[in-house]
Amino acid sequence: MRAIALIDGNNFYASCEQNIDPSLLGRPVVVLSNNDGCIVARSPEARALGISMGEPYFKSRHKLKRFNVIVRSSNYALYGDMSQRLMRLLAMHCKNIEVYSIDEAFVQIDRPPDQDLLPWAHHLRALVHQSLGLPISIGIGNSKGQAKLANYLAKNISTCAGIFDLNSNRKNKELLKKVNIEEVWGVGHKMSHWCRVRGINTAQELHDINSHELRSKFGIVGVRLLHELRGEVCLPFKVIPSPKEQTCVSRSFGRPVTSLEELRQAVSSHIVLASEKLRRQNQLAGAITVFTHTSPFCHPFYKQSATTQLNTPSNDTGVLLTASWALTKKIFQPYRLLSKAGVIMQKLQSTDYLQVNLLEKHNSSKDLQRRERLMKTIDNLNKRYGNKTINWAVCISSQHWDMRRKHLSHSKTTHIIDLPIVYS
DNA sequence: TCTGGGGTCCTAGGACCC
DNA sequence: TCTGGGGTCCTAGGACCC
Repeated sequence: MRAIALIDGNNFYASCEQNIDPSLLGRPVVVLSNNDGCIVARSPEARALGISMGEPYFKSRHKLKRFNVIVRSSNYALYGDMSQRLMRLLAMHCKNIEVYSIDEAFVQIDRPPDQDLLPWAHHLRALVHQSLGLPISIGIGNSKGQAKLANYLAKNISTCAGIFDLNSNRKNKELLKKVNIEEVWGVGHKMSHWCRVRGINTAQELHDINSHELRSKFGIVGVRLLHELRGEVCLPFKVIPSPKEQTCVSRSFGRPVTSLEELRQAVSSHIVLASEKLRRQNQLAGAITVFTHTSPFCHPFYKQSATTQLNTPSNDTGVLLTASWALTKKIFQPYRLLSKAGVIMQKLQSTDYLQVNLLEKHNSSKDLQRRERLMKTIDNLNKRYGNKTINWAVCISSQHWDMRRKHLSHSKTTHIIDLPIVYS
């Protein structure tokens, strides 16, 4: 029989930071979100100090200092690279793999004749630790929902060494009675509130609920969740990721933005990144949206967005920059303390097929090909000689609005100048 | 002073068709 | 006084995920 396992890196970002700087091992470490906004990862030592997930940094700064906690800004170049290494290693030891997020993968694995997958799991866990220095947890079940639940148990039962198989455990019912409803995958704020009001407080109580009741309240989503929890596969296993339907680049500003010129620079910088992303994904955008808003924590709140359809779908930075300028003018209002701006590429389609507009006056296909070669050349130069080697004039400025990253670690695994030096 | 970023899926409701 | 039935497609917004 085939089982599904969920494998994830424990406190992934914090573990990556400890990995490139071993002096952090055994010490409390937290990693902040972009713009040094919130705490998004904690080492076990930081967790033990009562530092909670999602806490705004400015609120906990004093506490962190008092406890001598190491603080790091998020370093996605590092985490992305470590993630790739992890996924490659997992793929070598599993039948099929579905990369679910930067630090998680579902894998399919055949059960051996004696049904016991624990030896496989122990071996894999040791191998990852030895090869990458990353601690992982492995949860095994019959469906993704069960694998998620098993992974939670793997992390929270101290005696199981980061591995839990729902199929080889006779005390499941007792254990599931101790799992709070909020911990079940797919149960969010709204559903957990409804459950609590109805006296459904644990994973086991949800497991035993009448499915009609859940269906009438939460529709097909609720029913699927329940069946998955019971081990019936409803969510497909995706070995090949589906192409993206939209791609977004947005950032909070390091300080409020009030001028059209600064908003334009920020939006343009996001367009440049988003266009690069599209080209990496071999996709063209059929429409783009530009948005901005003031801080949701201050009144009055202002938010505005504008969308335009492209006559011919494109991933050409020049074309998208031009389109975004008109939109930026539309959403700008003076005297607003803007806190964030972003762009969303929509109606994405593969570069394999280009549907041109019947009514539009076209560039010749020769022109389009020339632009394509230009974009490719820019991408290659930036890849080879570093980001922004070739930049767009509209993005070049002092960038006072750029995000805060005061505690950034080095890109020791992706930048040649940051490589660690070993003295012998 | 200061509160992240990037997604997917589902549903309801409106516009439109014959 | 009085106006059907059956369908598709699109969009906005909600809920949830990491």
